[in-house]
Amino acid sequence: MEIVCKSGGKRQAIIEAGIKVFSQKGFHDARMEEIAVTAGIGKGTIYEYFTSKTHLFQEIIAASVNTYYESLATIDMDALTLRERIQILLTGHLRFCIENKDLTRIVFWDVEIMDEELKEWGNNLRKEKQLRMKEIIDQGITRGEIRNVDSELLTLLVIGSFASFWAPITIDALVIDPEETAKQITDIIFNGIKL
Amino acid sequence: MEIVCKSGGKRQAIIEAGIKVFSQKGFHDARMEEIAVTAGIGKGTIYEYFTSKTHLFQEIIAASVNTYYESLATIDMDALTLRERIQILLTGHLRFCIENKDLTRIVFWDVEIMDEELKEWGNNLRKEKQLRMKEIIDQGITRGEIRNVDSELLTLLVIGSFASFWAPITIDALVIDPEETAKQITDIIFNGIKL
Amino acid sequence: MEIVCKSGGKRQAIIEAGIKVFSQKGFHDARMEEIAVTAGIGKGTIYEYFTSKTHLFQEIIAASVNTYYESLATIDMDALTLRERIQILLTGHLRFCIENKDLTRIVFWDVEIMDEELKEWGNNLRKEKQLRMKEIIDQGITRGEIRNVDSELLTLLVIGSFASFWAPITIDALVIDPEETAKQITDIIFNGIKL
Amino acid sequence: MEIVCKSGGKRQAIIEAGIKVFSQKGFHDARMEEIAVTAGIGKGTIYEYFTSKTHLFQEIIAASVNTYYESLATIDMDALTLRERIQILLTGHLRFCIENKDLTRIVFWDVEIMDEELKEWGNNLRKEKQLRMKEIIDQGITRGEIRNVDSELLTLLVIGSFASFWAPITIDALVIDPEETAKQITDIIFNGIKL
DNA sequence: AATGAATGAGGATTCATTCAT
DNA sequence: AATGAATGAATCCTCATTCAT
Repeated sequence: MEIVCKSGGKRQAIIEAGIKVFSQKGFHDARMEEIAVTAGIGKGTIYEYFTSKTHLFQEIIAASVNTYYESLATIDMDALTLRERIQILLTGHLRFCIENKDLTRIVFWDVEIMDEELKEWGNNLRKEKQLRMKEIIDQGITRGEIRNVDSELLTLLVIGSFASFWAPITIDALVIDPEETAKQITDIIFNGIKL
Repeated sequence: MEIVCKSGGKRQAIIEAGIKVFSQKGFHDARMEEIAVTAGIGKGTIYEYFTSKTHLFQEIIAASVNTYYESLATIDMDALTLRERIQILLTGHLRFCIENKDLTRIVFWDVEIMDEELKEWGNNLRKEKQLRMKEIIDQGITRGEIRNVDSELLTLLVIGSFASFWAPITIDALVIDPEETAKQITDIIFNGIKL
Repeated sequence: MEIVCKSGGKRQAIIEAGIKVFSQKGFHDARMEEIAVTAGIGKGTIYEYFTSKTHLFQEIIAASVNTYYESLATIDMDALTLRERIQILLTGHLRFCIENKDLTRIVFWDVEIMDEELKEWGNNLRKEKQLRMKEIIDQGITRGEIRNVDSELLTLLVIGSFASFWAPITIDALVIDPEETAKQITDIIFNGIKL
Repeated sequence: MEIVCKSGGKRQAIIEAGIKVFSQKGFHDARMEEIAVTAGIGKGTIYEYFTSKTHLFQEIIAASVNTYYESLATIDMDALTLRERIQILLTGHLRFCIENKDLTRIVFWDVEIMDEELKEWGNNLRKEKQLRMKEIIDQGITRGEIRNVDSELLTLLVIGSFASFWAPITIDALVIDPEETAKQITDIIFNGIKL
């Protein structure tokens, strides 16, 4: 286990330690020392792989976001209806939250606590997420799968529905079945709650 | 205006300066010095009114949350239908976001950046918000106003819908009409988006 | 003695501590902590008066150079012959070395050890000194007080003669009489050493 | 060329790299890493030949001083007059400065930047240089070649004249003819500058 | 012998907080 | 009550040196 790809091994250990510590303490209260100890290495070693605390954090966010998107990109989406897509995306989202509580806390919680320099980068991340969802929704409208609602508002509603789960899951330890929950939320979004 | 109730005047000035600075810089990057300068007072004076930076921040959050709730509590809710209530609450929420961008940023953005000691307090704030909404929804279900959906999930969906607006409004400078937007969102929640 | 001009008092104490420590350890080996202790203040206080170690050092050099020049600028030079001027300047230079050993060590020793950013500033200081001397010498030539030698070379010779005294005086504790020594050196420069 | 006397080849490469880097950055700002890269070897290898950064620096200074003295010791001096000797030494000195700008900068600039432990060693180097010159001058006086001046002062004057050239040559890129310059300086020292 | 990844002691700097005025 | 000069604990980062390979 020590003989794994050398650089990769250490780097990965640091990232994992970073995830753990950043998710517990947040960016500012995380200490490089603690990350090093958690990774089982010396303080200086972190700087062999990352130029600064900020850089380490940015790499972790970027990797987390990638992991998140990859976890959502398992199947070919274009063949599906909007309803199926939303349900699958939500299922994936909930699964990710459940399986990667630390990552989730960082991605959804810490994005904005960054250096001034990272603020814009973090905002762009958010806007991109929004744009992706809007494209999916616009396609559904174009295909005539749903009635003609303001796609911007619907995007925010859907994203908000997704986002509101992370805190109950990672902090309050809410236990849900991702499949079932996604199905119910999607049902509400499509059929509404009126009698 | 400077000669008003002495302690009250200074205290309020500090809180307002804190809102401005905390919302721009976040908790950790906000400097007591800057808050003092913004408030037009000496650095030491802050400590006459607040025991610490953390305390000042907590007071600001608490006050902001109060302001927020008060802005939502203008009319008697019990006489209204759930649909009316959600629409009114959402309208109020959006109005608050638009009119109090600084406060909004603090309440929705900064909650987590707090000291370990404030973490629990902040979480309770969030849970309480969730509980309030759930009670409203449960009442709607009890009254038979909506079909029988999982009220916990619906709560998260509604709260998420509310929350997803703050970033576009305060950061991306999204311009919306609160009334109209609330109406459309409520419409989606009640009627769904299916054809 | 504590009631002297407040800001001036502390600032001056820091400068004097800096002179002592910088002259003993050199720029790089000087520790801000030691300077603070020597000044009888807290570490952080230095930063109330100087933005950085480099800044403190630069201020000390600049002040030292000023002190040096002021010590040389006591009488009206224009009325004197070149010979008198050189003798007087050398006397002053030697007096300064003897009376300000710490300052001397910094000005003549440490000038180049500075940050990359200060390097140019330090070089300009040296060139300026050279220029001042050259002007004096050129004037002497123009007035026909000395024979026609390459003023650039003579400048370097004179400056070198001045400079070569600081180390024996401040490090080897060479004891000399400034008046007498200056007289003898000037005599050599004017009359040469040939039989 | 890489297969020459192993230890000697590497050792020499390190010294040359050291000369380059130390002369550009000074002792403290020089990085062992950069010296290693410049020498085309691994960082750890330096420590096979030198026990520490300080040791490497000391060796370089010592070697530089040797090179300097060797460059001045080409011909038999005893047969010459003091005037010839000073002129020849100065010529050699100026040639050395011109041809070994890096070494010059180290020997004349960096001597003092050393560890506390090297300080004394560095001072002895300087005193030895002074002593050598004084002996030459004393001999000249004994032989009755020059008038009876204080040999200590004359020594400092001559050494100063020598030393004041290195900065203009290596930093300001002053271009001079060593022969001619040495001749003029010697002429001034012997004949003085009076009309 | 040669290497360079790993280390951690060491130091400049920041900033919340105190307290004498 | 109000102040702001003074403080020093706390933290990021550097880089000479080591040592397993």
